[in-house]
Amino acid sequence: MAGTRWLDEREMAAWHGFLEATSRVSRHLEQQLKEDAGLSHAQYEILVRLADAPDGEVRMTDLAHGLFTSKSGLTYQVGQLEKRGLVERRSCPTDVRGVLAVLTTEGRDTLRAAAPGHVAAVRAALIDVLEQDELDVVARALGRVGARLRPPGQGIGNSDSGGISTSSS
Amino acid sequence: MAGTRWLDEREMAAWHGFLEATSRVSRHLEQQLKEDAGLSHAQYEILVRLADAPDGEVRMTDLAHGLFTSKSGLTYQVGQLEKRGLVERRSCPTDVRGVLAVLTTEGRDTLRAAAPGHVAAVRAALIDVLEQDELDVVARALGRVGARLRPPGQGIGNSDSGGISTSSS
DNA sequence: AACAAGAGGTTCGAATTTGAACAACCAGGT
DNA sequence: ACCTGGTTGTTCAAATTCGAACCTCTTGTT
Repeated sequence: MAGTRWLDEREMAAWHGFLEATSRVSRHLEQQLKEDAGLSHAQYEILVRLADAPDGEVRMTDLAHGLFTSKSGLTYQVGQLEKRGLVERRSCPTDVRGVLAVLTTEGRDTLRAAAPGHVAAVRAALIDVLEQDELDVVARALGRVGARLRPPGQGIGNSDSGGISTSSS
Repeated sequence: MAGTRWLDEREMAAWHGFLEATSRVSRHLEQQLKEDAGLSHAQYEILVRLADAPDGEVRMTDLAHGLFTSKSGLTYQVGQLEKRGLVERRSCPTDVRGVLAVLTTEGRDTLRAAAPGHVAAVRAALIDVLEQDELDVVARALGRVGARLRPPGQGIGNSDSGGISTSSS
């Protein structure tokens, strides 16, 4: 396999830009959120999903699907949120194994208090830095990138058959 | 402060796309690299910087600047690389406090072996998923995003005075 | 009804990350 | 020569992450 297609300058710029933006934005938001609201980004995302759901309750598994952590990671974070009284665990009525994460009143208040600052930070770090057309390109292009790496067989169709494989052409 | 500018649908799509792409790509490459070469992404990046430098040696501090980990994180990772014999520590001639990380022959070989697979994975996950124009937009836009969050006073000028601040209003 | 296959969550240990504290050292002015 | 302030790299404890092992329970099949 002599022929590796290395990255040319433009490709390298895109890759490096992606990497740097990724880690800087992530770190920045993590800090902002922890300082202003005492939440990790993961915890904030959990609260958002719960707040968006009817009755503020979501099954653990469903929570894990939209989320970017492993099963055990979710267990841990929900545990932390439970300690602080922002979330309660309740057993699922339709499946004895199931566990529902339920948003408490205090959890909802905490989220309400944290949201404005977080949105402002997201704007300042990413959204408001992009031009209108860049915004759309980023949404479309990165959306495609994320979707292609989505694990198969969950949610609404991947729609893209061209999977990613480690076959060396 | 009643007026929070929430994210509209397009902005939300961009933000979510960015988040998902970020975490999926990161996780995917991490696994690919660990499976194929037994390296973490952080370790791979360290080897790359060393290989690019004259004599394959870089000062710890300089290494940390281009890199996306904390000082202590770097100490740890270089320690791991040293254990495997891919890197050596040498004291800096011009500054007694300083430590040089030096690429060993074995380290260079390991990198050479790992690079093609990694580049292929980067292509498959990101680069080849983007159209030409998308590639350029991503490079320019995300480059700007990353640069704005770059800590001040290192490297070649940020050129952008409009810093990011947590001032309300 | 009994069974195999698998889903749902938690628990465990190992690896990694982070910021703060630390010790040693350079640089500039006095 | 002597402080003062800032740098350099490491060490430390605490928090977090991951995958694998593990039980309990559901589901589809026979």
